[in-house]
Amino acid sequence: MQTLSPRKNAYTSDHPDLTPFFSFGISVDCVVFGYDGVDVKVLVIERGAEPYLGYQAIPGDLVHPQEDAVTATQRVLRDLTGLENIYLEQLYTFAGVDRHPLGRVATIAYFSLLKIGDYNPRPSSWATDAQWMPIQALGEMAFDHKEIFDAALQRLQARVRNQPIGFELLPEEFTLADLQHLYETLLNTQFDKANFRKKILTMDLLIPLDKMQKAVRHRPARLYQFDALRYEALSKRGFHFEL
Amino acid sequence: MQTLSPRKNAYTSDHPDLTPFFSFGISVDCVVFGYDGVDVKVLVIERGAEPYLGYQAIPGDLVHPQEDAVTATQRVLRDLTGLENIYLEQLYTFAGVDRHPLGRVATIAYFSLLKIGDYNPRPSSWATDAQWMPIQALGEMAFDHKEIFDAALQRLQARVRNQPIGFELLPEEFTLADLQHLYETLLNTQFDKANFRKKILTMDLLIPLDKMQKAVRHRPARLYQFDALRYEALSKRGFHFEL
DNA sequence: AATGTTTTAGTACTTTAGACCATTACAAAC
DNA sequence: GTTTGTAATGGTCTAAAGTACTAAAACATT
Repeated sequence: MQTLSPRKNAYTSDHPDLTPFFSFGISVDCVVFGYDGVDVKVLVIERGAEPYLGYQAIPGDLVHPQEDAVTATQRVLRDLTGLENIYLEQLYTFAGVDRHPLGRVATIAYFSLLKIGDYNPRPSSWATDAQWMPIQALGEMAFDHKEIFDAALQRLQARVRNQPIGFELLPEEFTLADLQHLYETLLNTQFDKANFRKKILTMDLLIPLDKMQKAVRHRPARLYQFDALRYEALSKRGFHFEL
Repeated sequence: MQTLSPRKNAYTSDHPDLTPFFSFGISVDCVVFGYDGVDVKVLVIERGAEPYLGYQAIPGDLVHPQEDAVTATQRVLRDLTGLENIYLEQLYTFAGVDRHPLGRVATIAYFSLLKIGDYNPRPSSWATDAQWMPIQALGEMAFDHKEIFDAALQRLQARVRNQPIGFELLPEEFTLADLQHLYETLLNTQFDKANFRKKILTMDLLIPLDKMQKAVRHRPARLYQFDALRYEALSKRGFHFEL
């Protein structure tokens, strides 16, 4: 039964001692997806310290006291890939009690898409550190990172259906077959080639280039480019991307 | 330019002093939606302490050191409404640097739906404290709560289209006209009555009851009930709720 | 018993999605 | 330069879903 006295909590009390409440650590973890033309891959690191020494983990770091969460994630991504301006979306915040042995840590998970060709890992010293793993090949992971990855994949599959973010994973210039194959592997389905083509082109989001595929031993396909500005314009007029 | 030395951060270093990292407060805020048959409403409180004394705010509290984030939110909701088992979904985490004067606070925002009839505020002592506001009537709010509300509303409008959560806002038993009107006000659209009816009924998610609407001066409409179990079953078979 | 309003059933039309076929285009090999 | 293989491209046809509209039935109230 509830009392009728004014409801007080840590937030609204007048003179509370809030010290014990300000004892949390906040980390950001970022699931980075890439696509190499065959497989969808995810960037994992190998942990170099206890706990979970040697386990695969999702890249991340503790957020600094004077740092924004997004800034922290961009810092992690820059340190990892050398890239800026990567597609980034907040995924979910994991705030269970016993997630980390060092203390109470809440993790804000992000997921991120990049053109795998833009990322050039230095083969020598970094090789064992960060690597692209096909998403089916993921094994055990540190902490609750498998759970985070699963959430990220599920979100990606949902997003890719109703927002044109697949292009973040492809090179600037791509063929319709490239695009179709990306969607097929991402969603575990098959599309009819002619219909897929029709559907995409009638959306009018692609700029047909005057360039053709090179170095193939059959008729080369036309190269296209995603028209981000046009998408924004259409979006404001109520256009809704689907499949 | 990046160095080739092993990448270290607070997470992976071997002997760091992590004390300054564990200085965050974490709060949960919960946007509670209701529907009274006419308007979609949101539950707001009036702040009783500085800062933002007297401003409207979204209910919330700091998370206790040994408390789960979801548990904290359920605690806030129970204190506020006396109810348990309310629909709850994590919305977004706001982790900017200068959000709160008391210290660095990251806020995990949730949104929640409840049957407004289940919530019986005690008129005397609580009246000025928590109240249902029509969502159009919201003015200035404390902190960045307006931003949080906007995000919640946008999410609700998206969710309601492709998941059967509208029923969380209606009484157990409702007519198809009730349901239609809810969707219309929620999405700012009009539906054709006959077609709406057809679409909903062919989904086979409603149990027609042997009861009719009472105390109306025209032909009473049949009452229906949402079949949550059936939805789960269909969901697993690949069924996808839409509109 | 008549009235008025709303539920409910049914029909015709339009648009979209899906399956499938035929042709064209081009690189490479001969 | 001709042939060959493969994939791009254009097109048609059919089924299904969405939309607009009409008509009838049901029931509380007067």
